[in-house]
Order: sequence, then structure tokens, then C-alpha cells
Amino acid sequence: MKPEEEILRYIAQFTTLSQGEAEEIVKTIKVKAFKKGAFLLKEGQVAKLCYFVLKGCVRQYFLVDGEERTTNFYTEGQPVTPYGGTFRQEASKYYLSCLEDTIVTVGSPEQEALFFAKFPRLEPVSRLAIEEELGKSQDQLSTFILSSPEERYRQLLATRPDLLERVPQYHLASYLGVKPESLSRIRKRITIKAD
Amino acid sequence: MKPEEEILRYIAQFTTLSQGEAEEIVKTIKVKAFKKGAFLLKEGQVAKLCYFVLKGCVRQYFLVDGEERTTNFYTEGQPVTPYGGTFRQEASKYYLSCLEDTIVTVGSPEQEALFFAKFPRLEPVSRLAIEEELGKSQDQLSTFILSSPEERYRQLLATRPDLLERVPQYHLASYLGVKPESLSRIRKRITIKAD
DNA sequence: GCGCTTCATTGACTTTGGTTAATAAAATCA
DNA sequence: TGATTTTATTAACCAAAGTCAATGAAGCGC
Repeated sequence: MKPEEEILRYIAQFTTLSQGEAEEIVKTIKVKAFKKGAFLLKEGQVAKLCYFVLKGCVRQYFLVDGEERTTNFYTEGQPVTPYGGTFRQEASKYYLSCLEDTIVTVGSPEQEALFFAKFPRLEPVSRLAIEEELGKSQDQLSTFILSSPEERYRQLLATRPDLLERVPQYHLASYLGVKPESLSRIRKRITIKAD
Repeated sequence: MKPEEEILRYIAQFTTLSQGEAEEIVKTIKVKAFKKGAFLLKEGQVAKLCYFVLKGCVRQYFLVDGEERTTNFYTEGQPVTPYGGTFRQEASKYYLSCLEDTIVTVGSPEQEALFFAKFPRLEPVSRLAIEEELGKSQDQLSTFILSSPEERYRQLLATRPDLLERVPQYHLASYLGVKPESLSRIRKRITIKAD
């Protein structure tokens, strides 16, 4: 599968695209590659662009007292919608940094307008997609917040096992809201129980 | 302010409505009243409707081992978008229960379609509104996960002090991800420190 | 208003995560 | 490869949340 096609798979969740539409979309979208360690967004910048990960892994985090707090990992097939992305034009508190060499599509509000002018049918579909993301985010909020760190780790293990492979543990710890030492102990506890 | 106008205030965040649009909207929307203790949604039901709270308070929660875990409180001026609301027609794991006598607007996908047919200008606006909610949800996730329960309580105190008045403490505890006993101790710690 | 039920607080004890520091393992790079 | 840096684990100790149980306070129904 060519990386560009990843976005078709995503759209296919919400609607059935005609052959022509699919080809047009692949032609229309802008693809950009980032090296490991590169930033899609830095704190203080106004997020003007939206992304969709075709390949690689992007980590979202912000700083508290100089310490990084990871809030999300975006991997293949996930849209990256930095808060204030299109509507509020505010300085972002988030960083978006590539944990691997990463390929994304890039969308600006202007492109988006052109895109919907060309494919008006997809405007409501896009709303559905965002509603879906909202639902997921709220689901994550509830399952994560109301769980212990150990439950959160198990949850992560169940839902995104790929992350355990490709993301350093101290970033996962930050994401789970614990210190690396604690995550280490949690892992130990779990393997002992598993015996 | 008539309760119906609450929804105009919400929309005004995202766009400026003409007099005529505002009147049409107030005429178009469906309003429904629920008694304290009534359910807008129960686990296992397919959420077909979306709500917007005009007056009162709705608690969202789900069950883990028979125990309620509160994930949100919706009060005046907040949209209630149960996951799967419009797109996925899946059985919900959430309950939506009224903590007070509550007045909401009710929207179905069909009504929504009619609505956007009448006000096509508002379709992209609605998308912005949902993006905004998504951003808030993600922000909430990050600030909550990465805070201690005490910080979370202080946060709640700062952002939604009304909830402390109108919601029983054990529901707040559940919302903060701690046991009622712990919330009690947190409150004690804080008042002692405040001396 | 009285009584009952529900909710909030407190105490003793356990479990778990934070902190600090040392060490081991792994990744990186010259 | 070998040396250096980064990341992961372990230990000892402290603080905070969970658990269990008892007591007070508040809310509600009759």
C-alpha cells in the first residue's frame, strides 16, 4: 500500500468513495516527510495546519516546569488536530515532535475550503469524522482518568500494543501519568502476576 | 433569559446570527424537560439523539464491576454528544442521568439534516463547534491525567465551582477518579493549608 | 417532626506511586 | 568495536490514595 492510500482507508470508514473521488483525493492532498526529531509544531506557534499520519509516529506533549508531559501519540491512520487548529488562532501550548521518520498529509484551512468546494458531499462526512474523534477522545478521557496507572497500562497494552514496541518507555510513562520508575514497577508486578 | 436563548449564546461563540436566523432557530429546536433522576440514555441503548442543556445538570457515567464511574457533568450551555451519537449506531456504555430537573434541546440526525438544509451556512460552523469540543476534551485529558487528585480538585474548584454546590461529593469524587474518603481528606488538607 | 436512609467524615492499616540515588542495559556514534 | 550517552531497573524511604469499619451529619419520605 502506498502511504497516500492510508488516508483513503480512513475516509472509507465514514463513506464510500467513488473511484474518481479517490483518485482526485490522492492527487489533491499534500504529502510531507519529516525526519525523526523534527517538529510539526512548537509551543507558542499558532497551529495553522492539520495533519494526517501516513507513516511514522508523532508525539504530542507540553511543558510543565520544564518537564515534558506527553498527551498523545499519533501513528498511521490517525488525524492530528492540534487544538485551535482551524478556529481559534491561538498560540499552542503543545509540541508535535516526530519519534520516527514520519510522512504526513498537510492541510490548511484554505486547502480545506478548496477541497470541500470540489467535494461538497464530503463536508458533512468530515463532520462525522470529527464527531467520531470527539467520541474517541471522550472515551479515552473516561477510561484513562478513572483508572489506576496499572489499569491504564493494561488498557494501552490491549488497545495500542504497537506503541510499546516503538515508543521509549519513559514517554509511555509520561503518557500514562506516572514516573518511569513506576511504570517499571507496574510492568514487573504484571509479569509476576502472569505466572 | 428564556432557557431557549441559552443555545443562541452558544452558537454566538462561533458565528454571528442574523435576527431572522436566531428566531428561526429558536422556533425550530425541540425542547424537552426531564425530572430529577430521569435518564436521557441508558447503557445498551443506541444513542440516537443529541442534547444541549438549557437548564439543570446531567451526569454521564458508566459501570465497572457494578460501580458507577462518572465521566462528565453537563450543565447550562453545554452540548451533550454521546459517543456514537450520530454516526456509529452502537450500544452505548454510558448512562445519562439528570441530577436535577433538567431542560434540554433534543436533536435527531433527521432534524439535523433538515436544520442544515434550512441553514446551510451553519454546517461548517457546526464543524468548528465540534472541533472546539474535541480540543477541550483533549485539553481536559492532558490536564487531568497529568495532575494529582488534589490538583484536579483545585482545577475543578477554579473552573466549575458551581458543580461543588450542586453535585453530591461522592459523584465529584468518582469524577476526579478517587474514592469519596479521599476527596474528603483532600478537602481537609486544603482547608488546613489555607489557614 | 421523626425516623430512616443516604452521604460525609474520621481513624487504622495496606498498597501504590513519588523521590533520590545507584546500577544495569541498550542505543548511539565516532 | 569501544566509549559515551541515554534509557530501564532496582532499592530505600516518604507521601498519598485505597480499604475497611465506625461515627456524624444531612436529606427525604411519611
